[in-house]
Amino acid sequence: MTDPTAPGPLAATAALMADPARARMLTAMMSGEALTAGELARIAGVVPATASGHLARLAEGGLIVVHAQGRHRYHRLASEEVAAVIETLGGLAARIAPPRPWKHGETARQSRLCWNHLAGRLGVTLHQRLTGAGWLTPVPGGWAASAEGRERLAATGVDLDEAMTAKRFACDCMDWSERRPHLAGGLGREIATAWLTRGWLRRLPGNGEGDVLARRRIAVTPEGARGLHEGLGLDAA
Amino acid sequence: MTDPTAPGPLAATAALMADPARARMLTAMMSGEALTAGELARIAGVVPATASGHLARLAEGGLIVVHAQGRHRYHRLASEEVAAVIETLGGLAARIAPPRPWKHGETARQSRLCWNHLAGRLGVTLHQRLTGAGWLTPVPGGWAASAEGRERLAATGVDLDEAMTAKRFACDCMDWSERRPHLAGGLGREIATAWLTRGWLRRLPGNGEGDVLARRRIAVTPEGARGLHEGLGLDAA
DNA sequence: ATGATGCTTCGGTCGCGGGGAAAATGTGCG
DNA sequence: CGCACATTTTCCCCGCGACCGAAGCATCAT
Repeated sequence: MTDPTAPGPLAATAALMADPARARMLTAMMSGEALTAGELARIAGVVPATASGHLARLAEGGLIVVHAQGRHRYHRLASEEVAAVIETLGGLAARIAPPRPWKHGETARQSRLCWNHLAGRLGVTLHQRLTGAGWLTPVPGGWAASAEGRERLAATGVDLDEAMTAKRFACDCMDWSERRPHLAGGLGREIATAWLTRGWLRRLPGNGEGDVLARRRIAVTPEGARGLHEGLGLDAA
Repeated sequence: MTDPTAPGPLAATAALMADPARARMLTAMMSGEALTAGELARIAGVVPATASGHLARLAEGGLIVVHAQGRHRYHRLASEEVAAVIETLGGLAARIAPPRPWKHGETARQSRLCWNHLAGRLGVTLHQRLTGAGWLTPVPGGWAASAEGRERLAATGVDLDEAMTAKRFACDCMDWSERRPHLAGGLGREIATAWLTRGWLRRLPGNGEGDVLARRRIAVTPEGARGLHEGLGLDAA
């Protein structure tokens, strides 16, 4: 017989996110960056020894993957699904426990990264523009790019071939701050990386420790605003 | 100063799902039913006193709502968001910890309820049919029903006016077993309730305690198969 | 009234797991 | 080779919380 007191997969996975230190580590990794154990220890506010234990459990549980390089060990989220769970859970938590009166407009809805793609105000505006203009057309389970869409996106530096290699070319990811979908999948990833390397977007410093969006904030640079307007007819507010 | 060891909303919410007994209760409530404290105690495998404490914490945390009626207290999930988190988290957990070789085809992908709408094989097939036939057309943030779509759906007994009263008329909800979207929102709710009351669908008994889909399984009745075929051109395998 | 049922509150036990200190391992560098 | 740094491992402490039994309230039945 199976142990009736066994945690069950759902509870076991939830338990991995239920510790404050681990939760801080995971939210930090939502920036898409690969972070070393030492950095994560500081972020989580614990001594390296403690952090090491937490990271071992997260890796054991399959939520993160570790890449050893020299004497550093880089940690990042394991998959799109993990990011989706953290994003959804974070959104629910934020709605349940309004953290300090909540300067909703200026803090949470701000443009941000969701693991490897764009979210927040910019993410949903982009989604709306691409689909509204017919550059992305609905297909079962996601979106495909039209001829003009491919041309427009390629002109902004997006590597569409690379985007094709993902399991999903383009699909929706629910945005909890805007409550509308933004773009995920291979295309979402390539857009974010292309515009970041091109200097159209830049990462913003997180403000303080308990920041829900730590390391995830981004902003549109002046060149980015120009490029988005000219290339996609998109006005980033 | 704020306490640097404070759990943070994400960890606090995750902790509510991290207990085996509470997780069993929440998954049971994913059937959309309102369950009494006693039923939930038996489902969770704990004594009523313990269950009462758990339910108080879940209500306090905003994950469930309680409705007192006579000497019973009915508990159900608080919102669509809560259901989405549990569904997503359950999907991730199932993928991480393949529970017993996993008879994927026959168990998990089976048609089921996702809080108040259809999921699983039937859910995604329906989604595909409604959108593919043009009966639902994409609009920002979800779907709208075309004239023919409204007619077809009304013919199957769906109350479209009632569906309109929801915050969202129709939107996607990621299906973790099929890995494609199924239909949520007011329309998803009305479809499920209409077809259940009409006898096109019926609830199946859950098999055993540790059942991930406890109380969520549904099946298409013979009349349902006929009605879906004639009304929507849908063949429920 | 008396009892039965459903649920909650209280009191107490106990184990799990998060915390840090110190030591061990492993890697790069002069 | 020997030192410095990043990380892990081991060990122990300690508090939170899950659990149950018993008692306390409600509500419904006879």
